[in-house]
Amino acid sequence: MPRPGKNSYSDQKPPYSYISLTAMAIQSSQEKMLPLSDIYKFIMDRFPYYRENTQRWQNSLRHNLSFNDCFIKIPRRPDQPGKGSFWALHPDCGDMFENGSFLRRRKRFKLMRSDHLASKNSQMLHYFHHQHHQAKLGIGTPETTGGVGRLPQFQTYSINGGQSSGFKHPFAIENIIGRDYKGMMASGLPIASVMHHLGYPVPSQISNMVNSMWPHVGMLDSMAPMPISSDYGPFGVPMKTLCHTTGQTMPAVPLPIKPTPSLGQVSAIPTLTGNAAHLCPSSASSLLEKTLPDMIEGKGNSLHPALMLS
DNA sequence: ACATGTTTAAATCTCC
DNA sequence: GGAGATTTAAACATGT
Repeated sequence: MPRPGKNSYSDQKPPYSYISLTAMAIQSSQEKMLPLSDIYKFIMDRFPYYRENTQRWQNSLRHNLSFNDCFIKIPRRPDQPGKGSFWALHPDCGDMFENGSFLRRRKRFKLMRSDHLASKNSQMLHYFHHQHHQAKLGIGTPETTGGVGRLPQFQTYSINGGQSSGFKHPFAIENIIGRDYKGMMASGLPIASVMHHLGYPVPSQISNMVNSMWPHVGMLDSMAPMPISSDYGPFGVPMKTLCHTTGQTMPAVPLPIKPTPSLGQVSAIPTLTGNAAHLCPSSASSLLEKTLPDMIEGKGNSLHPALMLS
């Protein structure tokens, strides 16, 4: 494990699965769908690690696109010339990363055998026609539809019947960066500053590490192209569409990783409501102090440091 | 030829 | 340790 400040982490493998990376790429696009080449580009632009061995990871990525039901292929319209199809996220896969952890999904999004063809195709066609219809009518502003080209059902995930465990991964981006700190993020404050503001210990080592590691992803203030708001993650990815959320504001407290409550169970921390500013900084600090050093040393959960602060 | 897409298989990783 | 998720490799098909 290279030391912060010594070797750069920028060429380290990001702690995201190909599914996560692909979902990020798709979600970062305005149309919520991208051709393969643009997915490659998104990943290579943001993660230098993937600028090498392209043959290898791109093959893996293509495998993921085909293999996983959470990705749907959308044919190009005649007015959209180019190679290959567009790839989008299946409308019902919204809570794949139900804990907000992009390391590993709790469950694979899998269509029922009988549903497979019908669902995948009908969703694709629905999407296709929805897009086409909106394009023709010139409707579908972000204000009225929740995003240009957003899937019609995208904001009401149904895989749990609309229920969510409410529990979010302790290192979920939303947990770490409280939703109410939208203004702070929008104002261009570095993550470390936000963490500090929240009362978290932000050793200069850590903040330096993040900034030197992946300056292109760690420093939101340098990320011009993408909208920064509480609804967007560090890559300009609308978090709501990647991580199931009930709309309940979850605390930005790094909690010890606990087993995910099974579907239908109540939140693991049901009494914690309100925004992050109401939290006791000391308790948050003690947790963080306990977990950060271990993780930096690579003990316990082998989280990439960038994830902790991103 | 090359990019894209599908499928199979095996290795590896992570969680319980 | 087992189950399931993820990664990797590879073969093959198709389209431009």
